[in-house]
Amino acid sequence: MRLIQHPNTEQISIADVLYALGDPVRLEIVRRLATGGEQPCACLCTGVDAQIAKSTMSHHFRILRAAGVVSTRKEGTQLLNSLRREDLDGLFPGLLDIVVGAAV
Amino acid sequence: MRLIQHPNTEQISIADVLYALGDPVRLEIVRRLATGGEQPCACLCTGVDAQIAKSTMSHHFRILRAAGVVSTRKEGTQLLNSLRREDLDGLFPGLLDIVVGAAV
DNA sequence: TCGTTAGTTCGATAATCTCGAATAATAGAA
DNA sequence: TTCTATTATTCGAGATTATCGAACTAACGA
Repeated sequence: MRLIQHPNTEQISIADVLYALGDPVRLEIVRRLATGGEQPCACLCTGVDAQIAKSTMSHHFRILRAAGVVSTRKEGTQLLNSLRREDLDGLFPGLLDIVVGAAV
Repeated sequence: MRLIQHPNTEQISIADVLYALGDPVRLEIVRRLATGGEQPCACLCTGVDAQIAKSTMSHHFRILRAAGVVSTRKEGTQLLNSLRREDLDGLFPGLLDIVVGAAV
């Protein structure tokens, strides 16, 4: 299992963030993290959209991490994900609120 | 040449808009329309990113239209594109400002 | 009518997404 | 320790989607 890479704040670009948000599954993940706080991947797999393979979810999380939208830390056998709210609010004030607050 | 289809305001979804914005070429188009106003496709093709085929640009415009981000009207031999700012500002206040204002 | 201009559509190749199976890492029980 | 269960990643293959050049459509003007 490779080390998890997160960009630091100044490496986060609006283009990457928008790309990461531009997928229904990833958008739902972000919404859940925004309202439910830190959660493991498994928890976010269930019921996002019918049924999505674990490997596919892993792919989505990688993109969210690479874009700087989500931060992941290891705890036991699971990875706990959380929104990088401070970073994103600092860089793009209001963006998360719009994305999370809007109707689907 | 098929008729151009635009969704009406209540059909615009945040997911579709984010998907449309989640591409570097389309993001640049939106930025140019935001600052430069109504422009034909040809004008937006030049210098967006090295050199992009007309057919590819046509594809990007179709996605921008379908998402409700861009409105297109015919004038002579060319199509004039403009941002649907009123609709988007009404649905997702602040989103365009963030997207356009942020550093690339 | 003919040629020019502006975009779209079509068909093929390249890149990306999705899935199941196999793998790695950790925790807990035998 | 060793075995088993849990969690998530990586790998390989098939399905989607993006990009390109070429051909086509529509509108304009000589």
